[in-house]
Amino acid sequence: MNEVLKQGSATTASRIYEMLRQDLLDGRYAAGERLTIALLRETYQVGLSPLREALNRLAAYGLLRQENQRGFRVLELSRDELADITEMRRQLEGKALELAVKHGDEEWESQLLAANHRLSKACSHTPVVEWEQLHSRFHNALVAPCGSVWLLRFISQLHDQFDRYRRVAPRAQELRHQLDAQHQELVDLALARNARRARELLEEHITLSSEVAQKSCR
Amino acid sequence: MNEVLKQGSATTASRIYEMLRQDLLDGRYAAGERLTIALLRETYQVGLSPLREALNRLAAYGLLRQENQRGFRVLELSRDELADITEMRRQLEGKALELAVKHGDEEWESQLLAANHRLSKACSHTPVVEWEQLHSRFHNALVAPCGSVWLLRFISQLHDQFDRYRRVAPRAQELRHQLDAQHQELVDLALARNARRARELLEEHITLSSEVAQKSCR
DNA sequence: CTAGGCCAAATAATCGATTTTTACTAGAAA
DNA sequence: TTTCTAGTAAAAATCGATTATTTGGCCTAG
Repeated sequence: MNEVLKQGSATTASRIYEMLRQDLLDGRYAAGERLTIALLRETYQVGLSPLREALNRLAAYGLLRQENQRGFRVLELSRDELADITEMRRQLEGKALELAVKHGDEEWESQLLAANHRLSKACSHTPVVEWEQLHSRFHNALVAPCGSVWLLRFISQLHDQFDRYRRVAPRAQELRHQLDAQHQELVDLALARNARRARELLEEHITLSSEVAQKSCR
Repeated sequence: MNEVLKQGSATTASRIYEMLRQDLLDGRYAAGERLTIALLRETYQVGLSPLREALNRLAAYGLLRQENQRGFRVLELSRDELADITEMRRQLEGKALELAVKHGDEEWESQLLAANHRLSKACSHTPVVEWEQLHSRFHNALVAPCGSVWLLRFISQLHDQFDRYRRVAPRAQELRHQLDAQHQELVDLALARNARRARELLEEHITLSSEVAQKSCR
């Protein structure tokens, strides 16, 4: 959906889409909560049509559930689904990283180093939203040159899903250090073109995140 | 999106969504064509709002491209993308079939036999649209008990994408027999719980379809 | 006292009109 | 002839009002 924003000036519908998406990932709406059109209109100060279009997009994307004649609901969180999302992430991102290590050029190496640098510089007093953005960018940079548009698309989608779970979990300092260390190690393995080990580590990385999230899920 | 139709009476937006989706898969609109709102309104005899909502869903789903302030376009067809979709299908459906063979119960076996029976009974004077539906149902039945909601979701999405390519290709009688034979063999291998061979054959099956489609692509 | 049905309020969905933006064309200047 | 620009037509996006559906409370019948 990012492409839509880049080309051409953003429409109201696109702006609301992005705002709602962010707020959904941030857990600003409770799982299972019903999103009332009238309330959303007030909250975001927008008209009916663009709001409904944004909601329709989000439902098709999988961040909302749409029931005919009954409006829109935030999706529930369940351990089963977290397990599903985690396993899918492991396989798709693992595969993508292998391909990226194979195909990535110097430009990729620089981007990756840059993304990791920015992420690790963000310290504890950086706003959460900003850190999350840097974190997403890093993981995106990691797999970007995998060569498959659809693979990247699915990975982003799963990332958004996963974030809903991750962000309900408490953020322990120690864990963050551990994850940061893994990020660094991932960069090292990627630059060393060690596809096998890089993939293994990424899968561990995902599993670790998932286990933490699972504890505070239901 | 099928769930939406089942629960609750269908809204106009949902009906248009399904109609448009079918027509897009059938290749009723040219690749790259611009879909004018006014024209679509006449064609489907619907109001503006539900139509726009359906278009927004289709764009989020990946069957349309949305450019801000410039409306909606049918996606282009390209060999590169077909290759991408094919490879993704091979991996995801292959994996799903392995899991389905492992987890599928007797109910699955019956469903699979039934789906294959209906498909093979559909002879050359069966309407194309109907055959396509049976074909989709068969492939869906094959992987249904894989245990992963997200895997199934991605597979369906890729299937829709793939169909756009497949349906522009001429339908040779000989090829159809060959594919039908593979369907039968897939059922046999599935019932024999031979996950390895079943997966291999499914991957061949996808590749074969893809090669035919590729010839009539650009 | 409960089950079922009816009515009113709330909410979602749709419509038609209006505003905004883009695409096209013709005419003027280089 | 080409290129730039103004004006116009076409199309997309948005708005406010209207219609249709659901929800929940209340009343009645059993």
